[in-house]
Amino acid sequence: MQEIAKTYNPEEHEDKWYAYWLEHKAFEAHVNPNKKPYTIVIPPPNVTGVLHMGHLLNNTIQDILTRRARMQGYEACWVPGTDHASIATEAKVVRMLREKGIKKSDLTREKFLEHAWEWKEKYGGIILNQLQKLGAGCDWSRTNFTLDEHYYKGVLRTFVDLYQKGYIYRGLRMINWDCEAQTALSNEEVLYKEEGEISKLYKIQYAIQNSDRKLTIATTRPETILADTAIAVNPKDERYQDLIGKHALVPFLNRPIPIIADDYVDKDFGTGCLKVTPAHDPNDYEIGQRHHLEVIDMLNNDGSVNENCGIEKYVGKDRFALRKEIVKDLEEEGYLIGTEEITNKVGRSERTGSVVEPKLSLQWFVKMKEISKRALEAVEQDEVQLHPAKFKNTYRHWMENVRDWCISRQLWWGQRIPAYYYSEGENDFVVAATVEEALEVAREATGNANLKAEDLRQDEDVLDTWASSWLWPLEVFNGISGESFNAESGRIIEGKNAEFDYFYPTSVLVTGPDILFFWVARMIIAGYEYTGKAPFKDVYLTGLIRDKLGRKMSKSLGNSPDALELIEKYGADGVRVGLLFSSPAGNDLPFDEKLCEQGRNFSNKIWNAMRLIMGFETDSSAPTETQVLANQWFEAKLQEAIVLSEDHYSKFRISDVLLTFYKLIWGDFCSQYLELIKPEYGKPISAEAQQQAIRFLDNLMRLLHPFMPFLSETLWHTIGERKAGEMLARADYPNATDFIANENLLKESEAIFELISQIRNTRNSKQISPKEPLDLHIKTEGNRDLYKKFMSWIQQLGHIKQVHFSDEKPPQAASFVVRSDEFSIPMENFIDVEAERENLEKELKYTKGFLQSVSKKLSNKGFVNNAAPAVVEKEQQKKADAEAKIQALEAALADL
RNA sequence: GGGUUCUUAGCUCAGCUGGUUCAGAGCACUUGGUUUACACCCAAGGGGUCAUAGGUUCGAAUCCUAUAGAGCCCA
Repeated sequence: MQEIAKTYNPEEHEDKWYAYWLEHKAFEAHVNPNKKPYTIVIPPPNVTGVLHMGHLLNNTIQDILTRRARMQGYEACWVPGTDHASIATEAKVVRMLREKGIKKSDLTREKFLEHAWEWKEKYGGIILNQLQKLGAGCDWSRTNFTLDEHYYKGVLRTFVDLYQKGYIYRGLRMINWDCEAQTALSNEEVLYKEEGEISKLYKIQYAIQNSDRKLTIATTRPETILADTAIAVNPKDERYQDLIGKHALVPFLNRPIPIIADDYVDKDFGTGCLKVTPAHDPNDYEIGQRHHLEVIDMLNNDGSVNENCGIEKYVGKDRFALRKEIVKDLEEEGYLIGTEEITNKVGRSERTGSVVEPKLSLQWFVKMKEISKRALEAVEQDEVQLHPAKFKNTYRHWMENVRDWCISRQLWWGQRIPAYYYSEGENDFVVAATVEEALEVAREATGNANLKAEDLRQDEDVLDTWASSWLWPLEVFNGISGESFNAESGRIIEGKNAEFDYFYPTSVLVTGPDILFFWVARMIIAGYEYTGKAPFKDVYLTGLIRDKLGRKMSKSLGNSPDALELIEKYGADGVRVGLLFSSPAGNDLPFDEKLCEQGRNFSNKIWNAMRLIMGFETDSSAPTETQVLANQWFEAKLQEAIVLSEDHYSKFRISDVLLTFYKLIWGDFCSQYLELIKPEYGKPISAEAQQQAIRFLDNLMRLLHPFMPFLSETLWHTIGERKAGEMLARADYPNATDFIANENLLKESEAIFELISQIRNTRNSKQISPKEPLDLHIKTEGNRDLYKKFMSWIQQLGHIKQVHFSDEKPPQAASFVVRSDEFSIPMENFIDVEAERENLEKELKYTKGFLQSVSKKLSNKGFVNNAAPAVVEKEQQKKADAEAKIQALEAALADL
């Protein structure tokens, strides 16, 4: 037997086994009619991303589920990949180019995309390599990228399809504009700080045309007064009745704007007078629509001011610079009559953080109401189950109030919208997957058979990234781009794509609740639209990882530990275990490195159990009685734990599964079983007993493999001879039925372990060394056989020299009661009779109180009549136990 | 402002269909322990009026209502 290291060193094993798994294709999945599929598609991380804590948790859970399914005999397929993340990636590439002195505006679209792809090829795979460090068992041969050629094709197909079905339209709407990235955003991409932001509310006085009166409006955006086209008051506001219908004069410009009445205005906010700027506020836009107001758009796409503002010196200035300047000017001219600080919610771009500008713009939208009906129903009726179920409410709320989805982005990195303009008119376009097809349709539309490809101009915009990733479970198997897509019905049909037919629908989706709407809901919509089926049956929503102070982990706070450093420090298995220790499904998880430390300690504990077992000297003797009984006992424990863990798994209570095995291994296997079978120091163990221990350890490693793949694989190869290419990652998962249950034995052993604890406690409280052998006297009526059966356990674990059965209590002995029996341990010079009495009396008092409450319950007719018979029986048993214990305690007191 | 979830030991959380061997786990803490697999360890121990106030029930941490506080989603 070669020397085995005293502590487990993850770095010695992890890379080695990962390479082994890859070499022997542990994770590759193929269409296999003999097996049931089990599919998970990874939530594709942003291609610019690096591994963070959220990924660790999320992917650990996916790995656990697929590894277990694989061992259980499913054809387990975990599809990895990345998302092209249009805004984030484009911003990153623009920044990189700027550092090189290249301006995006100096590049053609093609040239820019060349740079972008170059960047992607170089850095885009980082996060996938990092996942391997974590142990993620993805089928890497299936790696997808949302801008892959087939994927691109699939996305365009759905665009054309949805356009033809009438779900996609182009229109002028108030959208969210990111001035920094210079693109439209969907509502979901606009974030508001929880606590709001502090803004200044400016009070500005307007003159009234043909009148000496003045009125005061309040605004947080004074620069937009130049684009005002009305002042609105509440029709019920008595203060302003006489002004309705008159005109106010815009400061500096003296442009007359109507004073109108509209219910939207809140009488109590500010002064009750609302300036209306239809071009720059969604609510104002609606008011403008109602009152047919003029729309003055005074902002350029980059957030600077254009000549529509009407004042030469302001043109070209940034909106925030102008705010400062105009406030000064308003003050000087006497228009500004006061300011106050208020807290309001300011929308910011999810990607760039810049203040989002409401802007009227011609964009592409998906009509959501109709297309999402089936997806709402699916979750309502649990065809798709959300875990934890509380998210059902959130989902319903969003779906019932769903708004049209703005899918166009003014960027280059992404799928370019397949709309082709043949003339200058707003509606002079056709939609088709290719230029050729577009030309055909355009000729028909215009009646001009001479139209050429050069006459067509493709839309400049690309699609929102989510408008590609919502097809993820479909397109990773080429469901849309391949043969299986039927353009006429706009459906994926069966029988054309074996892979798709086999792996879709997927089994589980594991992701964070923050993208429930961005992604999950939309995938369900697309799934039903294209297959009539949900893309997955279960959605496991993990909690958000927070720091110890409960704050979200974020780059700007710098409170997120480096994921790879953690793995280096505690081992991948340690980190996986640490993360799962405190992450019940859907609950936020306050992360503490201590948890990883605990995970690492667990690795080491198991490692040392293995060292002990493998280090035994053996002989050919038969197992001892202790060992035989210990084997039966642990066999039953194992069976019990598997049953429990299966129940937890079925409810996605993954951290409870882990805890079940943690206790089984550390508590039952190491602290009890191994201590029982351990031979006396320096003596050999029966080879048969060692084999049994190895068999148990083997099964424990199988159970643990999904959680701790590296450690378990390492151990599994250490404890047995394996064939070339054989691996735990593809070994069978244990069934509860593989082991003999023995409830009675478990019950008996509980009493024995309780007794052993009491013996140790007595020793401890009397300051007797654990090495000092003691005698034990037992006074029992009906349990003599029980104690005889477990005699060797009691002697070994309690370090008892001799056990005597007698009704006489020896003099000078400490005594205690376990259940209904009295135990005494003679110990000269150690006995403080008063302390003994006090202890026994305390317990007697408690037990009597307990008996009283049970008796009271049993004498209550309401209880006896109403409660289930089993419950009543249980209470009666409790009563009998308590009575027996009281008797024993009283006897012990009398003996003092 | 609307919706929704939560409040259990010093900390982080379990407690699934109401039934005192369910008030529990891990960490932290206290005491004792290293020639004997592991100090990344072993043994033992202390610690909670289950947010508050009502109600339903024979019985409530668990169900209902209100109050206070926190989180999340959406405006």
